[in-house]
Amino acid sequence: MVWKGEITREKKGPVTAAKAPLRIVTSGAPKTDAGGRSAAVHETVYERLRWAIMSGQLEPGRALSVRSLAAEFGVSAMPAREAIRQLAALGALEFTPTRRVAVAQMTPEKLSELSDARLALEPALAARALTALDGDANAREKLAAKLLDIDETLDKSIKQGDSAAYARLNSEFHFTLYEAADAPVYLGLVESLWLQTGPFMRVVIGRLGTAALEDDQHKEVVEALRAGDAKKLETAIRDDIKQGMTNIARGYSAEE
Amino acid sequence: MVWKGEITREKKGPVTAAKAPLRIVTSGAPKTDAGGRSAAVHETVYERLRWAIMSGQLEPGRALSVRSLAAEFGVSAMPAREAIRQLAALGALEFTPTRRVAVAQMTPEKLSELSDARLALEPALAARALTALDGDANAREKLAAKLLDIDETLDKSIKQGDSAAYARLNSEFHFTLYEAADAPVYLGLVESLWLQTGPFMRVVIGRLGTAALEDDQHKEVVEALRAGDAKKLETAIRDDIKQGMTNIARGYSAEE
DNA sequence: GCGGCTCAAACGTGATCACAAAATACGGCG
DNA sequence: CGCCGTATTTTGTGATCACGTTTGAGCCGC
Repeated sequence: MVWKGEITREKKGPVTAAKAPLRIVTSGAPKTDAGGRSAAVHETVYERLRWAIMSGQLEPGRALSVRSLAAEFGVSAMPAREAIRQLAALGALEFTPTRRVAVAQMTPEKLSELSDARLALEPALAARALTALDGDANAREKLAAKLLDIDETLDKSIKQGDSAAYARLNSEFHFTLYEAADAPVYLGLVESLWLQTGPFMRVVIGRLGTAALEDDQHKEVVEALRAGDAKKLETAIRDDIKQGMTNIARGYSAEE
Repeated sequence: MVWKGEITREKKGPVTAAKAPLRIVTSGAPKTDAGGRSAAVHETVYERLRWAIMSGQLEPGRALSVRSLAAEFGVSAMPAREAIRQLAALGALEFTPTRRVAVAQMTPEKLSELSDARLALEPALAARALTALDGDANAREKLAAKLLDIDETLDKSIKQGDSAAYARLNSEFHFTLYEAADAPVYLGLVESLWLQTGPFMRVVIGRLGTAALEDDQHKEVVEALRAGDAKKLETAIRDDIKQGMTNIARGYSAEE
């Protein structure tokens, strides 16, 4: 475990949760700075906060503030504001009626919506990746090897109960595949969905443990990719999503 | 026509377009301020800019700047920055390599993606609206009447060649239906897609005229809603999207 | 007349300040 | 012992400033 026990049930208010010091870890985050240009400060803040949300480091309802976030990252208020606003636009953060900002809450309805939307988009996006790589069996094999590599590390982290590593590798697995589709519009939509499911993940893993996440469909995904079988690939992604979202639903209902 | 001739072909650079004074009209925009709380300045700026983009007032490639937008709306730089950043997060605006911001460009690939994504989400969202209203035939009838009313005004504006009114009413028609679904996640995704197609619309109407937009599927949509026929509703929405996106594609290819 | 260069204007970005509203902590009252 | 009203702190928000970079127009040389 890596959570350092910080997952222990906290008194959860209706909107804003406890007031812990916001400890955000970005060490294990995948590097995203690809441009030759040095990244702007607000971009790194955005990326770090984004990663913290997607990897489930911030539980739903966790209150954020411009100043505390700025202090956490050692920057001024401005970049923190911009990062918060961007993530709010993507649905990862919500505004309370008094304009305060918090990690989006989970509700059964939202869970259902997220699940449906993911099922509507991600299998199609995966199939698009296959199409993009269709002619090039070599590229397909290379991608498959990359995915397999990620999946092996992922399995290891599940066995070790390292939920932080799990969150990182699982998203890395999916987005490595999705990025191959070269479909920025789809990718943006899916990223938004992952940002909204991320905080739920934290709750699930905290309650159910990583053992519940063992039987994903990643092997089938790689197989279908190797075979160039779009139908099978879609099915595998679909099943993987169903599996994951069912786990979240289980973890959620366990809360009540 | 309402465009006051401002649609005349301008020298279109690779990224930033002409440097006209940014005339943004928000008079016809649907009012969105529902909360009892007085709206923050940055929210109204966001809404107005959002509306300008969705209704196609800003052609793709149009350069924006924080200062010019602030001047246009008579506010300071801060609210303009926040609005720009939110819309960039939703894919409506793009950053140039030198961090300058512009209305997103259109490409054939993007058009195809937007079309596919809309087809994947909007029929499902419409069906969800039907489900949400399923038990209440009275509510269905009320919504149908509302939609019919919008559609009538819409037809009128088509005949008058008022493309600004068309853009407003068309989005109003769809989102009135979609909002009935009470599905915020889906709605957010679809809004993002409309924000990305909006600027394309401007080009289309400018080239093809409103006559090309005449045969939409709105009547069929209302019929299906009245009948409570989900399958038919999905088909109608699907056909309407196909129709619209085909028009955009035509308008786009006419540009080359 | 035309291309390249220079320089002033405009821009993005981060920092800081002021103000009103909201949240939290606290102390007194029931 | 619990509740409520007050005072302090924190917060969102908008405005403004400074600095280094980019842009684009004008000018010079060819």
